[in-house]
Amino acid sequence: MHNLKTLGDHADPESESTPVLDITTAEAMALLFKALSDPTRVRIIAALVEGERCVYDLAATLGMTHSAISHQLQLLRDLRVVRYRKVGRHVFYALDDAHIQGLFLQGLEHARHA
Amino acid sequence: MHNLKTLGDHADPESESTPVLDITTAEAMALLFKALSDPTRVRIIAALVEGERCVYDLAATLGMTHSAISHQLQLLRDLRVVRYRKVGRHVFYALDDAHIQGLFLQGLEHARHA
DNA sequence: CTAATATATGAGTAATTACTCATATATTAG
DNA sequence: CTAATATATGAGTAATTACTCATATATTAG
Repeated sequence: MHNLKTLGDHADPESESTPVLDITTAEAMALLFKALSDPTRVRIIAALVEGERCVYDLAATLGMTHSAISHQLQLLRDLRVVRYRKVGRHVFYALDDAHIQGLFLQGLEHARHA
Repeated sequence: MHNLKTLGDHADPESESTPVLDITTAEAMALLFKALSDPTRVRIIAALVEGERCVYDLAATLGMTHSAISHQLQLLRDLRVVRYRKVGRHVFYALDDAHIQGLFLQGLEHARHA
């Protein structure tokens, strides 16, 4: 199904010099998964899967302070997992792409029966 | 495609008492993603996607100490992401289920063009 | 038996993290 | 204008983490 050859060329299995996955890509992947590695962020993303939410609503829904939510949103923003849109004094956040939702749903499915 | 209603019942949108995703499930998901939220663990999993590996080979491939790899493998074992099998004085690790590989590949695809 | 090898693990530590608290900024209401 | 509201953000902190180093255990070689 998937062509794993793209993970790294193992033409010479004796050579230790060919890493399985280059470190830069591994770091990028780790950052992506870090977005989903905290319960608060998972819950924020769960809320955003249903649609745009402002900070106020997210804080109310999760029962957390606006500050805590805002800090986590900054992190998610830095990781390019969410985008935002200002409307008056509200800032509406949304998932940045379908990949995130796909990972979220796949993780949810795993967690449901594990 | 996906029925998002299963994320939580929003029959009464006014009620803040219905969380989007229950905290226990969010925590389970966060733990799963935590397995992939560190570059070393991503690289270990990348190696295991290609097949069983013993600690010695993983350490050599990643260019890290056996101790560091062993500690990370213990964490991955606790998270039920890998299983192991003893053969003589070697311990061979492998991915525990296809879900992990699916998440890994999806994350890789995201990282490749982001 | 002893020596070498592969792995596991506890203690220690520097770096990271997920908050709280205080304060700043921007928008709207009056 | 002032007051209220929504959000952002820096500093501080307790908890977590990803290692290193030392040591323990188990297996194989001789």
